[in-house]
Amino acid sequence: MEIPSQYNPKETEDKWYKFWEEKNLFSAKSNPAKKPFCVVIPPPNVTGILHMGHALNNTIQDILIRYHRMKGEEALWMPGTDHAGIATQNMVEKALAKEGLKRQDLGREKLLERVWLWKEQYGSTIIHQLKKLGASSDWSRTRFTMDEEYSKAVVEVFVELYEKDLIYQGNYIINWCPRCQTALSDEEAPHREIQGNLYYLRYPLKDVSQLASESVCRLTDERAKGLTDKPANRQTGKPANYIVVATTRPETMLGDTAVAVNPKDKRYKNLIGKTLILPLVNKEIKIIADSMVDMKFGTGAVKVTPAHDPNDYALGKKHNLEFINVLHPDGRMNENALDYRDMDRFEAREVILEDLKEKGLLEKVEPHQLSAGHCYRCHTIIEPYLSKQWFVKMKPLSKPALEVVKNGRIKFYPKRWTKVYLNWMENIQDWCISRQIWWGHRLPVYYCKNCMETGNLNSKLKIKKSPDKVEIPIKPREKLEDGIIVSRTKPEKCPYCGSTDIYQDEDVLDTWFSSWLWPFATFGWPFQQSAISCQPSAEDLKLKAESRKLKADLNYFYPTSVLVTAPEIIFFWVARMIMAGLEFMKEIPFKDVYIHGTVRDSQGKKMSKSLGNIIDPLEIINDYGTDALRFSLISITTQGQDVFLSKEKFEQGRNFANKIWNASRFILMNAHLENTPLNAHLHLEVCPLDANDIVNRWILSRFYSTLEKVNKYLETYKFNEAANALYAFFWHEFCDWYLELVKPALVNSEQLTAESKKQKEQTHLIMCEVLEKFLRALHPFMPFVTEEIWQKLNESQITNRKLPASIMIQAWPHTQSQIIDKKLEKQTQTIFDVIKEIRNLRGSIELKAGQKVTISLYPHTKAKYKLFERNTDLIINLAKLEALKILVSNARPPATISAVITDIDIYLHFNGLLDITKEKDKISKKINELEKTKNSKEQRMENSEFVKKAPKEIVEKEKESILELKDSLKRLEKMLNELR
RNA sequence: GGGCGCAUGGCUCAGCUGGUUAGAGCAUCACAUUCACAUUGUGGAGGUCAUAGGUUCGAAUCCUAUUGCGCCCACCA
Repeated sequence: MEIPSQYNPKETEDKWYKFWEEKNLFSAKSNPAKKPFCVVIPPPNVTGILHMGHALNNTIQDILIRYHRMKGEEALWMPGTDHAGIATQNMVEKALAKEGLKRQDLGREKLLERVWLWKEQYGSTIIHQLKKLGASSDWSRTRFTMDEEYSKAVVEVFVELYEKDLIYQGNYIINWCPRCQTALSDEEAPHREIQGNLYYLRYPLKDVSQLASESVCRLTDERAKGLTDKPANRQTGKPANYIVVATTRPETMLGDTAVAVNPKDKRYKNLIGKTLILPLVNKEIKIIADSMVDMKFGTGAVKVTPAHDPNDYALGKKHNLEFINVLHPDGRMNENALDYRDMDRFEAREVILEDLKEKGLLEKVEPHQLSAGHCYRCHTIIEPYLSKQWFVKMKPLSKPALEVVKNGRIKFYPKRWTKVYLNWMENIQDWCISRQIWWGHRLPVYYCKNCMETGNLNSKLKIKKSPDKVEIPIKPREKLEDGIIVSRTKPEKCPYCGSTDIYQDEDVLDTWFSSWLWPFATFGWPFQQSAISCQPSAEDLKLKAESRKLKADLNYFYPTSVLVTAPEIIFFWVARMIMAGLEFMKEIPFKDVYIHGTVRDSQGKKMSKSLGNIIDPLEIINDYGTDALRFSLISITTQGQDVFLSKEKFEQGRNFANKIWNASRFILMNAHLENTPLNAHLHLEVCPLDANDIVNRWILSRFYSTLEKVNKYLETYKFNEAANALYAFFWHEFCDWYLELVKPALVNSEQLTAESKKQKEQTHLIMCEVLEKFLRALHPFMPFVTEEIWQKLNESQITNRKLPASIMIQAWPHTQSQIIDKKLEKQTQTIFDVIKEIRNLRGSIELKAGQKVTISLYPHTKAKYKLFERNTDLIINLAKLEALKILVSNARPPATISAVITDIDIYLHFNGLLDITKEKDKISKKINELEKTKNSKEQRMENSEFVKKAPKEIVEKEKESILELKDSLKRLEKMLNELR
């Protein structure tokens, strides 16, 4: 068999991926004979391109899916993409901008056409990239959140929630992005620290006779010190005729309708209820008292702008203040801003400050760190903005969602995220779900123009539910305005007045309002409403059958098994899915939530395009191969810890793939594969537990030890541990020791005795079996290289070729705990130690390459004597010896021969020249080391508390260890003497 | 202001419920090449486990405080 000496991922990956797809190996369907295992993908943005976060996220999911599939479960990985409202629309708008067009130039319909076109063009990019990654999703089920079917679920949920009185419309302060010109939810407007200023503004009192108290004027005077501005009463010392307020957004003062102070604040007590003249606007505003005001901050007096600040909004409601909006939706000042009209908000700020300064009304400016909301899509500073939006009442939904996590029905891995989740859920706020963009699910809300105009409402009226024209009553809801119709389909005429002049709400829903249904809407929920038609058409029947199938799948796979995602998405998505699942399915959406870390660059910075620190997974795949990408990513991802990446990290994965390749190459070229059926359990027959075949028994024991660990780690989501266990086993045990040990026997073409012939056969079998089982255990991590080699093994089969076509549908190796033999492993380790020591010795005397020497061993126990005697050949081969003599321990080494010592308690003599000083140093160093350990252990034993309180086996172990140390020391010292 | 995470050899990190002579990968140094693999092999050097207390017979591991770094949440104008 011709096999190149380097693994070439490019030649294998696409080939096998195509093969898997053609054989339909990714598909899964409801199958009561098997245990279901299901993962739904966190749908990437439809216009997204694969980044390292995706690579990590999807590799983990693929490992889980492949592992469970091999374990014989019906493993479904549900794929799909998210329409990503704002993000996608922004993208298309950007493209339009290049043509010099704005969305308004096109209009809604045309823009949506463009977005769909865009989606057609780029929507499958991310899917192709996931395939490059080796993702074994059931692509036949690929869903998109704007699919017709999926959209039905969104509408259904909106209507249901509305009918349950969990959705309402209202005027509230929301996060407004002036650039995207839409409302955002709190989660979409994360706060970032920015360096700003605290501006102290003077608001004059209307009536000079209503002077501020002395304490206030003293306060203001003091604050006036050191200011550029001319302080009002500095020389005179007369009481000030103004009050000072502090603000970070001076431009909002145009919308002020009060100034608030704390009723307990002595400084302002006599001013409560007095009137101020709002500067620049020249309007009268009152001084009101509210305990919400923090006396310690600023001057203790706060300007109240009910239309532009959530706190002020609350004050405004409470004290019946006027709400004055001073901003256009695009962030420019509006007509209420008088002279500042049409200026940008930040420009207006500067001009207003100038004008105030001129009038002597700007007292001072202090640098001030503040945190402001930023749009999570375009990073513009958001504006708290009063507008009419739609909200979901979250409290009722959160209750059961808290419960299922508290009682452990849903578990977070790592555990600490539980607290984060609970904390958010306990303090949950209503969710603003309407967005003023065009790309998304339009609200199923309709208005009757006639009713809206005439205010005609009769709460006893009914709403029509087309197309089957079944009338269902709606509850009267006094807080809603006249003429609102919430319906699954567009009503033909107004149920209130019969008018046909009906139009739909312009807004679309928050993207997450569709994503939160993902775990069940992807299965087709709420399913085709059975048509009332008496004579169903063929099309109807087909739909019905399809619907039944989907229903069965939902039944079978829901609740899904585990959700794999990143921490930043817990609130956006995870929490909301739990609420939606419980509300609409009456069941949790998944049992486990595995939260992996964020991928960062080697400086710890989040990877982002703007920082230019992206490592492109596709580039890594191109340079190192997919398996290398996957393996390296996984092996450095400790549970829940952020991942720090640099390109070099992928070399480890590439090297590992190559190592596997070459070890397999060696086996394929040297072993007799025709008689070694894959997927069989031969080891017990050919290598019984009592066989005098330490090497084969050892590698089997080590393999099954490793397998047990891998199982344990995979079950507990410790992917890096599992990957590293496989790595260490294969490289450092299977290749470094096992293959080296068996190599001479395999390659040796000399005439063999019957026994050694048998031994050789045995080795062939074990070697292949271990390799093949190892490949299977590694397959979820490195699907391509394992498949490639497995297929080569399969090809060389003669006896048993009825195997399933791919390693990915082989059974996961069964554990064989009876084969694990710790005592044997220890014995083998002793042999390895001797070999290492002899190699060391060769190094220390600077033997020429290939120069052969003879070594004498003086083991001081019978067991070891036997062990070495039986494995003389191994030692000779690996230590490259001329000959090895095993002598009884009390046979005194000839004084003329130089001696070296090992870590273990074995005397070792050597027939060459040694640098005596060097050897003596080495021995002395060792003696010191052991002496130190011995002393500390002895001290421990002298401590009566230790002997009394520590567990017996620990004490015993210590005792034994001291004896051994003493023994070793004795021999070392003797040797040191003999070297003189 | 609250919460969380992280500080272990030059770098990046493992070390799970306390008992090791504290491990790995990379980097480094020495040696090795007609050998499955230089994307290799063998060996060496390199650590008072951030600091200070405490619990314990015993602490890198548990507790408390401190320092530094990072992240998340919150309506201080």
